[in-house]
Amino acid sequence: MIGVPGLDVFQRFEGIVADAVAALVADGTVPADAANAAIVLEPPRDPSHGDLATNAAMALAKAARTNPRELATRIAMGLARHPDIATAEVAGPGFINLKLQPTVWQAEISAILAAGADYGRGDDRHEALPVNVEYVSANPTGPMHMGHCRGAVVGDALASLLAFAGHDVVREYYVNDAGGQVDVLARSAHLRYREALGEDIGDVPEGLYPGDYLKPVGELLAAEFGPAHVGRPEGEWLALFRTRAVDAMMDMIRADLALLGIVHDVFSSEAALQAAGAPAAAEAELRARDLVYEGTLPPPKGETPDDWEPVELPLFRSTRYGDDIDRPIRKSDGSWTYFGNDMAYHAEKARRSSALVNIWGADHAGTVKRIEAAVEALTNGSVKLDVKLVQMVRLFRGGEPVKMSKRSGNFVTLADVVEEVGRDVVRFMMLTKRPEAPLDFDFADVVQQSRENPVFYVHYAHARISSVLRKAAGLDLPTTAPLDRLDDEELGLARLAAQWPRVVRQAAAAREPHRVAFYLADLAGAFHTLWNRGNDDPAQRLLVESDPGVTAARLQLATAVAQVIRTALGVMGVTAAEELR
RNA sequence: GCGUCCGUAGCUCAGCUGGAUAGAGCAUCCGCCUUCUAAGCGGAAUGUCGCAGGUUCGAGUCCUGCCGGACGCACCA
Repeated sequence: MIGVPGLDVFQRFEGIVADAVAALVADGTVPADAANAAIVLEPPRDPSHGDLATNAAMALAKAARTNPRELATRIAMGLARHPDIATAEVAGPGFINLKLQPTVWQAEISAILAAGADYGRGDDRHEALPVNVEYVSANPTGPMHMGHCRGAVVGDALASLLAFAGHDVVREYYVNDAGGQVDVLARSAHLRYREALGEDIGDVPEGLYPGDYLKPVGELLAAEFGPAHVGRPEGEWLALFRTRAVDAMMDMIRADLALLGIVHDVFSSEAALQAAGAPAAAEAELRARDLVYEGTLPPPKGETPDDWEPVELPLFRSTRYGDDIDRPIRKSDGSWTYFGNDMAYHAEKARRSSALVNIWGADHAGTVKRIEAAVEALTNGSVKLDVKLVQMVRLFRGGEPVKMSKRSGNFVTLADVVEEVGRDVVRFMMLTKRPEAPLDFDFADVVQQSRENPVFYVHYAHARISSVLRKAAGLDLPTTAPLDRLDDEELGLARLAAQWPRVVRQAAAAREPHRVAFYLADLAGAFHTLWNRGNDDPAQRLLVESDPGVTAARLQLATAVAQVIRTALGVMGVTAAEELR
């Protein structure tokens, strides 16, 4: 039996290498405490080096007090005896290159088909509590625009990736419904409310939200309350209008997110947390440990404002945890700062999570240290917070920048973009670059049907396979496909497909969902290359009517590739196309 | 001034937590397509990995210092 259930090719051979190392420990060649050295088994960059390569000898040579090539020779001799290993050769400074038997890759095709959509699914479920991924968390003051889009997709894909890798995952949205801008929202809604009751409000005053999206909110409020809140002092209606307006905005945001297929599990309210006394409790705990004190902030560096005055405030000693200055948790009027609430929120979140991941816009980079400091202090280091910063998306149309003006409310909304190019394109494109680098998004490019558009290229591969399988449905093929009829290039494609479980593990460990997109582009490219062999030589096509055996084998390979493409796209939240139009 | 991120082929970007001769697409050059699988295909050429030190068997990757760019820098959110 070649396959071991639950383990992919790489894990199996990691075990085999570990066994070979253990044998050297047993006979005294390698000291026991060196056996946990950083031994890596990976596919070599250069395929001519074989299927797998390990640095085991180089990693162990120092402890074994021999030279790497000598040690590599001994390890390779042991490995070469394994029935699944065709050759084990020492190369370069002490690499061991393994060429596996073709049966290994043939068996992996069968393993992919047997596992189906579960191929590559991990079993990392060893934490007692879920991993919490907080993303989007846009202020509930308006519709989603493109500025939110990238973080939304990256966060959602990361959550899916972690779930597929075997973690329990909670997708969370932090609703900033307690700050001053929510008051602005409430006043803006009140204005629209008066408008809905027939008043001529003229231009929306400076400092209020001008967008038309508040008109329906005003109408709802008018229908519900009639004129009861007209001409009354703000104190009488502000809290009510705040609640109603936030609810309406969150409904709108949820609807926008649904267009991308994003659904959060938990919405945490800043106001509710504050009302429940969470920040006060966090402050009390920190004060008891002398981590909050009354102090004065230094004037801001750079350009010091003219009206700067030193004020004594309760400060959290974030400098103890690597921050540059200590941070105020309450304002001089005694109310909570954003950070004061946020630290309490993260403490609460940490109590129900094994790890925290935040997806933030890069404009919040300056606040990362303080919140990491707070989490470390309030959890005594037991829960790690990993803040992923996502850079901006620059919009273009045929190479020309799309103009946006936030002040006039003239921004490109998420809904507009999804309507124009489609959800799959948006989601895929947001993952075609490392999140920490700015991304250019061109409306013209992303719908182009050509090699250089990765969305199209991946979809096209899947559609080609689907098309061939439809065509093959009427053929009389052997029930057991002779996978030994596949040649080296075909097995090379199988080898790439077999890397999917490893991609999942590594992308999840690094928390980098974009790696899935790059892997898919590679896999699709390899498939297209194979497909194109049939242009010159019909005998190399997937369907060879005169040869049912080889046809069956190639169709199994193609089916396996399509399965991996579907699964990987699924992790990205993208549907696989059966055909292109 | 300080912090975070970025700097890799002409362009757009990967680079698997330190591995071998640094990769892909586009553009360029050469060759192929009277569509049974060309919304193209095959091949070639392309590098001071921003600069300079350091760490070690080994650095695009880690550390330090510079240079250039983006973002941020009050009790805002």
